[in-house]
Amino acid sequence: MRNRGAFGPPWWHGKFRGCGYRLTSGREAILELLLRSEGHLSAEDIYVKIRPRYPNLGLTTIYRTLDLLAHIGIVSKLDFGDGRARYELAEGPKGARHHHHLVCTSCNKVIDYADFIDEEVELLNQTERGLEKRYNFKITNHIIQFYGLCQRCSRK
Amino acid sequence: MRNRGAFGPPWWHGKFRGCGYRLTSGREAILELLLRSEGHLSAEDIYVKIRPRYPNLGLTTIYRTLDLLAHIGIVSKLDFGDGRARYELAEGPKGARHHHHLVCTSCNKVIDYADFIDEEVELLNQTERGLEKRYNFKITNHIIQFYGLCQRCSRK
DNA sequence: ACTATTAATGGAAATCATTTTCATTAACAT
DNA sequence: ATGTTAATGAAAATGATTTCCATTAATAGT
Repeated sequence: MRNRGAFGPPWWHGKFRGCGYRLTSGREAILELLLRSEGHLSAEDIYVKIRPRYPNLGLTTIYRTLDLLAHIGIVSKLDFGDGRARYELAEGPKGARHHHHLVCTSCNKVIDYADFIDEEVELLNQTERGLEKRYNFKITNHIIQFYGLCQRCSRK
Repeated sequence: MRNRGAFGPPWWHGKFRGCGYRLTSGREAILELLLRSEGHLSAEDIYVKIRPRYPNLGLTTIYRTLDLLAHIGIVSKLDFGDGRARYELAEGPKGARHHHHLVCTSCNKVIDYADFIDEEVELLNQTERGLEKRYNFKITNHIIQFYGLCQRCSRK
């Protein structure tokens, strides 16, 4: 599942090379796992899922790689307030489409939703422009997230 | 600075009693500090600021009290992504007025803004209603936050 | 007020995600 | 093929928060 076109190296090779990073098997393994499994994986999740095939890939490397991938914009680092970071493929050509998150504070289930997104994004952009001007801030990023109880958990 | 009216105990006594919690000097000290200093204090901040007057108030108690205050809705627990929780007085009769946060990812400065709030709140509520219906979620809470570089940090 | 009950406290130790250290390995430019 | 240097991984360190548990103090009942 190397996700390459008919020919040539996978699309991410360029991203790495372009930034002067080396392309290692560990990095490719992590990236492939992220491509294969859509979800919100913690470093540990990745560590466990990858171990069978790459028993020598250490947790440290996973943290470092995720940092790197987040840094070059291939993945997004998420915080659902449960004390561990999660990662998902950033939106983009091969990534998921734009969405936000709805988090159950009881069972930690996370729903990706894309409804309402257009208005949200519109307002967010508008607010960003307003804030940038008003406070001389260079906004790079935002969070919008809803917390509550999922259907199952609210029956208790 | 007990913030009582002309007569009677401070307004928060009822909140405590009503929930069956005891009113201790440590809890009052923390609450008074929060009332006095508007900002976003970490547990450690509070610990340090309170120590001169209450040298025996332990960090553990501060964490527990903040949890409690958050639980009964007197304070809000905030996460600006720097690895430590912050606390501020919740909006309400004696608390701050509704606002959101603009966070500098370089120097960690936080700006409270209330401009644009009305539209934001409007959209948020609307989205909440939509999501609740669509996903059978009972939404209790949301986060909206902007990250970027403050004026000083973006000159670098 | 006095006392019994039981919640609250605080210091030390534990937890747990993430980061650092450092000696070893492996990408890749030449 | 080979040297340079970034990447790796195991172990130790870090740092915020929590847990443990013996002690203290707030409140209810008298």
